[in-house]
Amino acid sequence: MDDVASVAGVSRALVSLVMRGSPKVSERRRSAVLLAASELGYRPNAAARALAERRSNTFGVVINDLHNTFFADVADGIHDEARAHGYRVLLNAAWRRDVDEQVAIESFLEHRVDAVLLLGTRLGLPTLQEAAKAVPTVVIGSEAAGIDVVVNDDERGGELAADHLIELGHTDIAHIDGGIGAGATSRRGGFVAAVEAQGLRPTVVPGDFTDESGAAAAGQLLDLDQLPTAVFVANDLAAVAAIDRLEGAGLRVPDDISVVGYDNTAIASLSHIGLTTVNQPRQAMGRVATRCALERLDGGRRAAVTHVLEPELVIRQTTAPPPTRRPRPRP
Amino acid sequence: MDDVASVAGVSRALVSLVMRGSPKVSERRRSAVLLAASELGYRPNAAARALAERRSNTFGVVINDLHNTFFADVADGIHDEARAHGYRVLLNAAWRRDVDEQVAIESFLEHRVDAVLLLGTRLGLPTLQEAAKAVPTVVIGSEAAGIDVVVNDDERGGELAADHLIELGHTDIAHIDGGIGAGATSRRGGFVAAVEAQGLRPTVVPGDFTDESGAAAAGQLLDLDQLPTAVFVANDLAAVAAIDRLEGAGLRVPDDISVVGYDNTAIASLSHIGLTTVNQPRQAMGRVATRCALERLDGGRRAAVTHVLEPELVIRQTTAPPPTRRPRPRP
DNA sequence: CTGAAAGCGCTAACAC
DNA sequence: GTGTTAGCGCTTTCAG
Repeated sequence: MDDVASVAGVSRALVSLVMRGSPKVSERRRSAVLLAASELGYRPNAAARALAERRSNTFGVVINDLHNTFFADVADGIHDEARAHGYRVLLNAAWRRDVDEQVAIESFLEHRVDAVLLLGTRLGLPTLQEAAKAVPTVVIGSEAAGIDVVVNDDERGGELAADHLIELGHTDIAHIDGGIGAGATSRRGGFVAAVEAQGLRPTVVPGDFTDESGAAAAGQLLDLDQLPTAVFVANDLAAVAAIDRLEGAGLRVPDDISVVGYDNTAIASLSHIGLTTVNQPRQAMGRVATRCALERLDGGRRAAVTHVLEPELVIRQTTAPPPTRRPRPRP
Repeated sequence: MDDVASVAGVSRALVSLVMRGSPKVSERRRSAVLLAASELGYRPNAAARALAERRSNTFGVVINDLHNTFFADVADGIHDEARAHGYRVLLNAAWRRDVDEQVAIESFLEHRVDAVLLLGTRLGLPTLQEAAKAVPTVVIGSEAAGIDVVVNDDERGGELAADHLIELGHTDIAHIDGGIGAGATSRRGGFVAAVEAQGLRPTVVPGDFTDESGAAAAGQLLDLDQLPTAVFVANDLAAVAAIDRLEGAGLRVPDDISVVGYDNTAIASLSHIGLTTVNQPRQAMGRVATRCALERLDGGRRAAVTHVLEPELVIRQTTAPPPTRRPRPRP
């Protein structure tokens, strides 16, 4: 920096001003500094700046599963909004493992990011609150008391799925759930309640939002004495894998069995999948979450808020009325 | 840190040693320090440490397109290998835009990451070399003279696709390419050369690796006077979208038209897609790339290396011999 | 606009 | 093992 200053023939302080894009620098000197900087290959040191400024102008985003494109869209929204407000965003993937998620958060806290956004976290409340104590934290897709939260109304989403299947006339309905995955409990809750409200009892098979679990759970369904005529899967990724497994067993979707997913990710809309699913406004969720963080940073909001966005049923081709005669899967 | 030291009743230097996990500290004092730290909610400041150490123990990974799960697997490999060697990894998504990719790299350089890994970059050579001057840089999936590179043998991959289609008896073959996308040129080159070696002339339609472009390009194919009987698409994401578009026009894949993709991502292996494609060893690519960076860091290798991994044809259900009578798409 | 000086939180080198 | 002393590269303040 000293070098740049001397080459440009100005003071160090002036260089600092220019690098930060201050308006109170004459055009002449500004360009002189910029020129000198590029000649010398000078690049401001973010660590030093962060140290001195006591802030990093960076948001840290932890993505639970990089394979789920749902998160890509949310991250997209975060990125847009954050950039518009002068923040850069850094990502950290958790590779689906809770430990990694912990490590990712810890790493961001040590970096002194200005806010942490958690996508699809599976971490427990204590851990989340711990993070929230250190820095504005917003959780996207999961519930978390005392913390800023942006969620889709997952309970309502589950209900939408149930109502749709019930309206089609299904009475033997199953659910492949998302375990401790974000929003899984609410989706299951809303779904089960709506089904039971009809005096029916849904079969619930465990899952965890991954494609592997979707296929495995479908396998369990096939082992049942009586195969359900419809199944609601906790997310698209698992739903598509489940369909895959069902068709592999010789069943036709939706003729033999109807399937509903959740998320309305790109894969669901491919026409030869045409998955009936529940849409979440992904980009909007990212933007809203970012604004949550900004509010804490700028305005100084202290109380936790919860933003609940509306889900929407998207009917495609994987749902139909139940078959008149129940099929037996041929292995 | 001073506070921790005084609470633990030791010196600042000792705290520093403990936080870095030095072995030369008595167990008693170590636990005293750790206790004091957690009581005070102390967390080392990564920026300060990076400043003092002049290194961040961090690898920066730039992912060109977060929606392409191909990169998720590569990143997975990077993550494993980097962590095994004591480095953390930070991700930055480029959201498919070149400017963003530039910004992402620049951001990492300012952060003084110890190495930059570029996944599927579309940036020009000068920009890449610029980065490589500042820090060990390895490019994954693209060619780049004078820079460490890990690629699949894309030319060979294109050839595999061509040979497969030719063996099936196709003579009217098209290619939806990847534009300036990573590896696109080589894939096209290998493919076109192999087709022309048979005295045939392939139709090449532009694309850019996205699903949108795949659908659009398929649309162009449909507008041709004579629809080709087979098409090789530059990556799976676009291939699936292309199939979607073709089937939407009333064509059957592979009965009316065969489709080959590239990458062998999870979506390709779903049975109701069953995309014939060319496999790249994704995780291995990530690991090899990480080792490239580590070599520069540890051993001090100076010369650029290129690792070429072998592609492999994966035959599924989207390819078949050409139809005996040429279909006309019904709009 | 300049120049000087202090400090951000930590590591590192050296005596003790 | 321990305490001390310099910085790391930048921002900030303040008088000029």
